[in-house]
Amino acid sequence: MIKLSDVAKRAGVSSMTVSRVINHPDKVSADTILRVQKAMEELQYVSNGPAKSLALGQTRILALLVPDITNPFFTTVARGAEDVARDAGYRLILCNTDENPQVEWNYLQMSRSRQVDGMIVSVCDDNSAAHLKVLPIDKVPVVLVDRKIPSEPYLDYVVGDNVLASEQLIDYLITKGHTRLGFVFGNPAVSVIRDRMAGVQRSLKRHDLIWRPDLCLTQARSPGDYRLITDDWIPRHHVTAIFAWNNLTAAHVYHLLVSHGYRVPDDVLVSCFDNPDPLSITNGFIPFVRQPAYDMGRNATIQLLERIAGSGRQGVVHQILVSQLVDRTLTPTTRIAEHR
Amino acid sequence: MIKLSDVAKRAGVSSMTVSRVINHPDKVSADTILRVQKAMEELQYVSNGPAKSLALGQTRILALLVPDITNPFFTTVARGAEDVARDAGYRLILCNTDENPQVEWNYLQMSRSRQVDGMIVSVCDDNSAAHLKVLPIDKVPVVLVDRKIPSEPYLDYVVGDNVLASEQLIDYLITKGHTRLGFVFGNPAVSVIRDRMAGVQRSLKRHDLIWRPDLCLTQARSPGDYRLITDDWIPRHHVTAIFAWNNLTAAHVYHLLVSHGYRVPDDVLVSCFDNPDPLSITNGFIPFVRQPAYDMGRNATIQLLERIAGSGRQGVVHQILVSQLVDRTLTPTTRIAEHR
DNA sequence: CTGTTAGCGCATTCAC
DNA sequence: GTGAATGCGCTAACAG
Repeated sequence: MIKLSDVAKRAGVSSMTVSRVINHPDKVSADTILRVQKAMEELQYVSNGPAKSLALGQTRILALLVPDITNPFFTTVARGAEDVARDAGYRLILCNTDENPQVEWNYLQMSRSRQVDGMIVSVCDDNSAAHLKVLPIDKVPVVLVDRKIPSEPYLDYVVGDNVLASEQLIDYLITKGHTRLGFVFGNPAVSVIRDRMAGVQRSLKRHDLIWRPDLCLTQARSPGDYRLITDDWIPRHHVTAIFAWNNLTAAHVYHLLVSHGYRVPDDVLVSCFDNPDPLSITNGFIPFVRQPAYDMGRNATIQLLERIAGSGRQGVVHQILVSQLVDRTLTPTTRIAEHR
Repeated sequence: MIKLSDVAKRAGVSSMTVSRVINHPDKVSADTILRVQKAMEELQYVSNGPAKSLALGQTRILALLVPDITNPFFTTVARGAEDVARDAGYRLILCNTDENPQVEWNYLQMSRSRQVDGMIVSVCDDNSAAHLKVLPIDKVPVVLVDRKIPSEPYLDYVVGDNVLASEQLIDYLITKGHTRLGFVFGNPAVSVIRDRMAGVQRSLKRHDLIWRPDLCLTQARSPGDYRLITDDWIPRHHVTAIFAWNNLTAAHVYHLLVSHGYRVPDDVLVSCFDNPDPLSITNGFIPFVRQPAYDMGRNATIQLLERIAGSGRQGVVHQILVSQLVDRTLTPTTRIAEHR
C-alpha cells in the first residue's frame, strides 16, 4: 500500500508537505502542490483510513442502525439520512440490527470504538436503553429516529406523531361505519407500538366504544398466531376492520384473510401505518398512515451533525413529525389527504 | 475515552497483559484474567477501532455496495450477505450508491483506505471498471454481485442466469398467446440489461418473431418517456404484453397502463424480473422471474471471505445462480414453479 | 506467564 | 514555505 512517505519520496519533499497538500493546500507553494499532486496521481495514493482516524480522532462516517432493512419504511429513512450526510461531506453506512438486541449492541460498539463519528438509531426496543446509556459517557453523539425511549429523555429523537395519527385513523374507520375493530400490535416494549395503542384507545373512548383486549393481538410472530382473526374475531365477533401496527403486519393479515376466502376491503377492511405497497402495484385498498420517512432520516441526520459540530441547539431536541392519512379507494377529490 | 493503559493501571498490570486478555487469553494466568476483566467492566472499556485496525491491518468489517437500497431485491441480497458475515465474526455495512458512479467511487475508497476488509459490489454500470481496476493493485478483495463487468473477467462474481431466465419468460408469454410484445429496458451499460435483452432475442428468434427496436424502450428515466407505450405501442401496434427489466420499472408501466384505463393483465400483461410486490399484497397478476437474491448475497460473501482468508479456490470464481418463473395467476397445481 | 520495545500511517506542534 | 520530532492507541516480537 502506497503511503504518505512514498509520495513524498517521489515528489522530493517530506511527508509533512504531502500531508499539507491534502489538508492545508493554502500553506504550500503552488509548484510543490503540483509536484506532489502529480506524484499522488502516479502512485494512485489513497490515505490509510485507520491511521488518519487515529491521528485525527474522527472518521467523517455516520452510521444508521435500523431494525429491518427489508422494510421500505426504513430504506426511505436511509435515503433521507444519506442525502444530508453526503451534502455535509460525510459517508453514511447502514447497519441492519434485525430486531436483535445482540446485533444492535455489536453495531453500537462501532461508535464507542470511534469507527464512526455518530449514529442515528432506530432501536430494537426500550431495553436498548441499557446499551445507549453508556454512549454519553464517551460523548458519542446519538439521535434516535422513529422509535424513542421514554426512560432516556436526554436523548435527541425524531419520530412520527404516532398517537395522533393512529387516533385519526381509527376515527376515520369509525366514521366509515366500522365499530367492530380488531387490532394487531407488536412488541409493546417498542415506543411506536405503545403510542399507536394509546391513539387507538383515545379514539375508541371518544366514540364510546370499549377497548376489548380479546380483539387485540400482540407479539404475534408466527403465522399461526394470526389464526385467531379468522377463527374467532370475524366469525364470532363480526369484526369488519383490522388495524395492523405496520405495513408488514398488514400484509400478513391480508394474506390470511384472502386465503380464508374473505374479500378485502369488502368483507374486512385492513389498515395500518406505512405503505404496505411501496411500488403501488395495487389499487390501494388498504388505507394507511403515511409517515414522513424521508424527512425523519433528514432531520435526524441534521440534528446529529449539529451535535457532532457542537453547534446548534444546546438542550435536548425532540422532533415529532406530522403524518398523513391516505386512502386511495376514495376518488381524488375526496381524498383524505386533500382535506388536511 | 478509556484506553488500554487505563485498564492496565487499574488492574495493576501492563497494557500488554490487557491486550492479551482480549486477544490471547490462553496465554494469561486465570486470576490476572479475572482482575483485568473486572477492571474492563468497571471502566466500560471499549477498544479504539482505528488504533486496532492500524496495528492489525484489518477491521473485520465487510461492505456491501448496492445501487438502490430501496429496491427489495437488494435488501434481500443484503440479508444474505449479512447472515454469512455475522456467522464469520464480521460486521456488514451497507452503502447505497444510488446508481451514481461518483458516490460509488467514494465508497470504493473505503476499501482502498483499509476501512473495510473487503467489498461485495453491485456496480452502477460497466464504467465502474475503471474504478475497480485499481483495487487489485492494493490487493483489496472484491466480489461482484448481480451485475458483472465483461471487461474485467478476473473479478469474482455471483449473478443470476439472466439470459436463460428472460428467454424462458418470453417463451412463456408467447406460449400464452402473446406475440405482440413491448419491452422496457434500462441502461445497456449494465450487464443484466444486456443479458436480459439477449435472452429475449433468443426466444423471439426461436419462435420466428422479429425483434422490433421500435417496440423497445431503453434508458427511460422520466415518467414521460413511458408515454410511447400508451400513445403508440398499444393503440397502433396492438401490443398485448410488456416485459419490464425489473420490478420498479414494471411498477411504473403498470401505473401508466392503469391510469390510461387499461386492465392488467386482461388488456395488457406486464411481466418482469424480481418481485414487484414484495409484501405480496396483490393477487400476483404480474408474472415475474424470481432471482435467488438471498443466496446471491450469501454466496458472494462466502466467496469474499475465502479471498480474504487467502484460502479457497485459486482461480477466478464465476457463479451463475438459477432463477425461477413465478405466475401466481395460475392455480397452484399448474404453477410454473412446480413444473421445474 | 508478564513486561519492554518498536512500529502501524498520519497530523499537530514547533523549529528553521 | 518546509522539515523534524512527537503522539494517537494498539499489538507483534522479543526479553525476562
